[in-house]
Amino acid sequence: MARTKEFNEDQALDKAIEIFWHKGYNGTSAQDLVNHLGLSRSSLYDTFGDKQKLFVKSLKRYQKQNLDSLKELFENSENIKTALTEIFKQAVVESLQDRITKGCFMVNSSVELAMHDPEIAKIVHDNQKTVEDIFSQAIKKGQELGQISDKQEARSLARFIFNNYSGIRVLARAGERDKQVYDDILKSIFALF
Amino acid sequence: MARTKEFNEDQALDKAIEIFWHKGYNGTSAQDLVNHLGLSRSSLYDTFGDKQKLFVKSLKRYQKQNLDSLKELFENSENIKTALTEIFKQAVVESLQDRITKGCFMVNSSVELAMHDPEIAKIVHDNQKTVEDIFSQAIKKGQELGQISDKQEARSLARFIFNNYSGIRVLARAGERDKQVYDDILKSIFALF
DNA sequence: AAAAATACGGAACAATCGTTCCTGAATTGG
DNA sequence: CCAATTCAGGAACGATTGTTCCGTATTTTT
Repeated sequence: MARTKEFNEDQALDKAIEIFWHKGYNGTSAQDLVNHLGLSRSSLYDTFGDKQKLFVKSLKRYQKQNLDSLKELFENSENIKTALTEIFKQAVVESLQDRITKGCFMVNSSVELAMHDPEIAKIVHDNQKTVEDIFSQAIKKGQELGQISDKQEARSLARFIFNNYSGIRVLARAGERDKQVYDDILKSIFALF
Repeated sequence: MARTKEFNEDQALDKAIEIFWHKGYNGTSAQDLVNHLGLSRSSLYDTFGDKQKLFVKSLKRYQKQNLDSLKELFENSENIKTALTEIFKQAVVESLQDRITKGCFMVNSSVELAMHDPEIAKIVHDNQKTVEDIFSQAIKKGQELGQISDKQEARSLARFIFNNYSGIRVLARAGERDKQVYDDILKSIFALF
């Protein structure tokens, strides 16, 4: 009947994630998208509707990727405390190694858009809730196994962890490249466990 | 010789802070500025040069205001630990009461612009360093007075505090209105002291 | 081979962007 | 009063914004 799509929609989305992540929503022009996705204007609009829809789709894909890998990490780890430190160490490594530090796409979007776009606000809020749940559940398990101090409630600790993760991603986005700064923060965080 | 300025430049800058804080740099148009500052296009450009210069001037003013009040707070407080909790409680109150939560102008700007505007990057970095110094000095004093545990180095704690402050401001910007979330985070933070 | 669907490049759209300039009125000090 | 300066308002600038549409080539299935 018809010609098949020549480009992979998910691959195009990954490209969109890259540029939106790097430049933000308002900072990314339609021309930027055409250049970076390698699609024609027409294909781009035919496939994704408009810029806002493409952005939402990109952000959702980014979210899914990250939540999946987060869940997987906890499922495959014996020790919860080590898993938590791994997450932060990984964030630090990314922050230091990336030539252009992009921070976290979700954090960036939440700062730039959550106030003005209810659809983005919902995604951000859902994400926060889900991450919180994942952390909370893992910490509770860690406490039962005696790997994590149970002086504090699991949910409280989960929110605390989330907060510091956001902070570190902002630090990275701001261009901090001094490893000692990150290590100092991590030291304090894990003094609590 | 000449007619005197009818508007107060600092008051105009405060207006500029408001709208840039609310809408971000890219989200604020020249027309927005004209409307919100109450100046004509010509006066605006005659006085401040262009949009970027106005933004930089606004951000610097915001920075000075905040650093001044931070220093003042520590100078006028007997107990450092209470002063620190006051800072966070104040941030939470602002986050909850503001009908439109704007987060922190410095954090917002750092996420939106630090990567792409070296001048902003410098301001953000200077600010981070200065806040860190203020915190660090205060904490050291608190440790000497026996008000704060000296299990951790002062600078390390200062960076940790800064990180959580950023995180909370992001949370506010994202629209979080559940007081319990903030309180949980604060509980964990001050379990360290 | 015919028909259907999709790709592409590029022209074109109106709208908005940041910025400049002009005009005329207002206010000041000499 | 005069000269100097600043004000407001708005017209106008070229550039860029996001978006639509057209013509044509390509590929697929019937």
